[in-house]
Amino acid sequence: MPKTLQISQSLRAWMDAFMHRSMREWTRFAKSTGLSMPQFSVLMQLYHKGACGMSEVSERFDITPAAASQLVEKLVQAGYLERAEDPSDRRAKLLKLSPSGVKLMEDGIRERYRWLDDLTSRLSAEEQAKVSEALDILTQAAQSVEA
Amino acid sequence: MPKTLQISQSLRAWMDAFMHRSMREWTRFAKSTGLSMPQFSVLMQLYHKGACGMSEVSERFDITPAAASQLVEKLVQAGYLERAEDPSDRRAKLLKLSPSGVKLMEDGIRERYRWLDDLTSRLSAEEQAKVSEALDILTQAAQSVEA
DNA sequence: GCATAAACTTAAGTCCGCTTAACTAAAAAG
DNA sequence: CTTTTTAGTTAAGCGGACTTAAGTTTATGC
Repeated sequence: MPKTLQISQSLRAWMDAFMHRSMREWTRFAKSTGLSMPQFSVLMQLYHKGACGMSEVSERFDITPAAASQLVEKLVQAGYLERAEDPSDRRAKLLKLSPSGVKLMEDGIRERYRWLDDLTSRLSAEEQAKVSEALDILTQAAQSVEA
Repeated sequence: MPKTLQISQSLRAWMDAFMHRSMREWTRFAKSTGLSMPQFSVLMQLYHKGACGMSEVSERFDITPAAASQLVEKLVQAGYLERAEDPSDRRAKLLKLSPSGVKLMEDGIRERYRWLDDLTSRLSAEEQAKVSEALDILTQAAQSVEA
């Protein structure tokens, strides 16, 4: 089997196993919080990319400003988000996670990572070293693709 | 840095990069088809796990039989699904993808995999071998966790 | 064979996410 | 200073995804 085909298949096999599991966890947790998927995604994004304005939410999720405003409103009501006036531009708002929003995200991430730890615990020290090296190669390649 | 911590971090870094990208592609494609996420998920599941009955859909997605029935109805109307009577139990239905449903899924998968090929093309032959081996280790470990 | 259970459907009603359209307020441009 | 652009909100309305409740048809248990 040629190498480019082999790695392609390895990647796809891993991707299938991994995506399945990961998505299940993700939706399960989102559901358990009582939040909808779009609401959950907004929080997740705020967690990873930090505070931003309303228009950024609208752009990143490809929805109208009106939709973004309504989505955010619900998260503010639920206490997960703080919506403050941007001091440098009084038209704009600054959206950031409230403490309880941060906690929610961290709980979710912890749950999502739990089975990864399960995974690694089944590997020998030698396997762990190999895997770790390989994943770092991949992550770096992914970054260079993105750029 | 201890090894168990190192591999943990490598996994998480890769997972973050990968999930982000993968989810983006996934929702983008689903949107381009005009299907909602739940509709798309049902098709995807039928593609991977093969034909099944209504009750299996209901269980796998954790929705009521009524909801499953309505979801499926729309996909039948759209021509992506065939709903036939189960010969061995005339109460039950057999759900399977239509040819156009299969095509849709395969197009989606092809798009989703395109950037993976981009990724691998940036790796040297040596790196490809390492990565391939590591992913196979991981995939196998994932299967043993699942069992 | 008759009662019960199972597989699915239909109808009514709720909530959510989204859109368009009309609006307010502040900044930028001229 | 006035006009225009930008950021966001509000309201009305649509369609989707659920739910519960009620009904149909077929299989199963006794």
